[in-house]
Amino acid sequence: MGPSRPGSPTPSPATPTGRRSSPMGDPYEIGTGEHRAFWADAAADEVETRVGDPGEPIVIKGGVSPSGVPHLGHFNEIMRGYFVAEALRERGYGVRQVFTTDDRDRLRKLPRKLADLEWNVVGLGEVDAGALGRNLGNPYTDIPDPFGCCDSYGAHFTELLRRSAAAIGVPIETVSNTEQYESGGFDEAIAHVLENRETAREVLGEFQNKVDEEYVPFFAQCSECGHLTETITDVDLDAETVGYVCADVTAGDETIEGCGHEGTATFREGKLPWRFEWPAQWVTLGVDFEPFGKDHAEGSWPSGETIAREVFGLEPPVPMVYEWFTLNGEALSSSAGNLITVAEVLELLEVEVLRYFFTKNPQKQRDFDVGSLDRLVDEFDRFEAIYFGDVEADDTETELAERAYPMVAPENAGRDDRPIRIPYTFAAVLGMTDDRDLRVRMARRSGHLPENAAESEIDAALERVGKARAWAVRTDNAFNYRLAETLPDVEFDPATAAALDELADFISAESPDEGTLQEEIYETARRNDVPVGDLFEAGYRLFLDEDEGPRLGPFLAAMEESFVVDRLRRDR
RNA sequence: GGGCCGAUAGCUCAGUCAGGGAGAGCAUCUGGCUCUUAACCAGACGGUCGGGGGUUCAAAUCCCCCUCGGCCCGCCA
Repeated sequence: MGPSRPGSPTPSPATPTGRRSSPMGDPYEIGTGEHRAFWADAAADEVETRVGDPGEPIVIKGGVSPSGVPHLGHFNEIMRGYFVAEALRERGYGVRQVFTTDDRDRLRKLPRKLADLEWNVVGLGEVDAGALGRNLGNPYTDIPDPFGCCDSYGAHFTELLRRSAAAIGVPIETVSNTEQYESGGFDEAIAHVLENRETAREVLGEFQNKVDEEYVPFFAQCSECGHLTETITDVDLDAETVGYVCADVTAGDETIEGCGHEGTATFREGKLPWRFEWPAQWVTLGVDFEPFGKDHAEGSWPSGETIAREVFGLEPPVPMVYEWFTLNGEALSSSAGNLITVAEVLELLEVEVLRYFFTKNPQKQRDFDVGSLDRLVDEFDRFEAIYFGDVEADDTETELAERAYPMVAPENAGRDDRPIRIPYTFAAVLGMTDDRDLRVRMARRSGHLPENAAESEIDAALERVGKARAWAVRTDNAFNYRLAETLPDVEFDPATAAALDELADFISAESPDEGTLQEEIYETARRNDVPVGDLFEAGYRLFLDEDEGPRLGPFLAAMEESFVVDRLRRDR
């Protein structure tokens, strides 16, 4: 389905198969031809058809404006490209994954939340908001870092992006737009656009009504106030300069006032408008594949690919649209402050689980529901188990696991042994105590740790406990409980008290295994005429100060016997 | 108003590109494990495939219309 553009004279005709043929690249059409279990292979198929010089590496690009705290949504730009890059590398191609930071863009509004380099998220009020406000309209790289640690506002948030890419284990080359402009990397593209500004006007005019005779596709930076102005009065191609007036600029609902200065700027002292800047990046970086969000699918992409062809004479990269994520059902937004950073996510999940999240079909909107993360982790565990052949699955699931797992967890793929995975909710249960030995005993008794597991394997498996515990605390769900270190304030009726004492005596005398102990709880309750449920509840109250908990027999059997006995007797 | 993406079991989703059997996991229920307690095993229940129309011997799948959620069609990016 080719995106039709306003003013397009010929609607795409239907082909006999029902699909429309179109000279335009369809950013929703990821891959044609044979069926692929993994979307990244379908995209890679498409990229392969446009490979030129086999000696040159394939270039896959993503990019964002460093406008605020990088959040989960931004990782589409990295992970979607990453999986396609890996699919191509696996086929023997050299691939560069570059990431452009659009840091010469204007700061248009103040974000509600910022974060320092350690990912501590703070409100706007905790930094010098006034200093930021005075910089509205200026390029991100010209604004002082509100935290004072990086060269600029743009550099600060670019650094956070770089760190989160590293945290998720994806090697990317970041390319700063500002540096590209300053070093002259865009000179040729700018000269080309300005030289052909008649064509540029015509082409952009097909997509945007406001393009008039005066329109010049370049913004100059005012030498007096630093604002980017759109009012270009003169173009000197030989000198590679433009004349400008620093006029008011409308950005969204706000008007950014210009200072009125009239001056001259070089091509390195300004920027291309986005609709031209994007194709200019393709030209200068030789981009072959680029994923982008649905917001670009109907506006930027059709104009971009047309500009690429008709202004730059360039075959645009293979496009791919991804749908947006929501967070707990709400739109993600840096500026509104509804966000979760990768650092936060990685406190709750192993990195391979997060990477797995991105193997799902990019064309479906997905909710990242923190409350249901256990389901995501369970799904990953199954995915992994299918890869290792430990569970049966249908062909589609099996193909996907075989293909994608090595890209999700390359350090585990191909190993004879596989990582031990404690189910996430059970790991949350283990989070009730910080005692490693107790965790190990409980996990063993529940069958989640093989008896012969090596210490290093156990340590690796227990890493999930801290994350699951963080999840239980963050969501304050049913798994958020702790082993009561001291005796909770409790009172029991005489029958229950007697039953608890008997149970203590039994454990002291018999040192029962978990099954025997579980059975004895029932027996003790019946002997003392206490409803079974009441005795269980008394147990949970004593040890967890909760009404419910994990299976009591294995739980008590796993703990140090003298402690259990004393606690049942309400001694400590 | 026009264009685009999505909607499949209670929940999370696969299957749609290539038309033919309504699927998986979880949850629930039942049974089992000397046992109501976040473990484990077995089985069962569960669907107008968002709605309607069309094409076809046959439609979740192709075509048209509609509903709902999201995006784009000003500027900016």
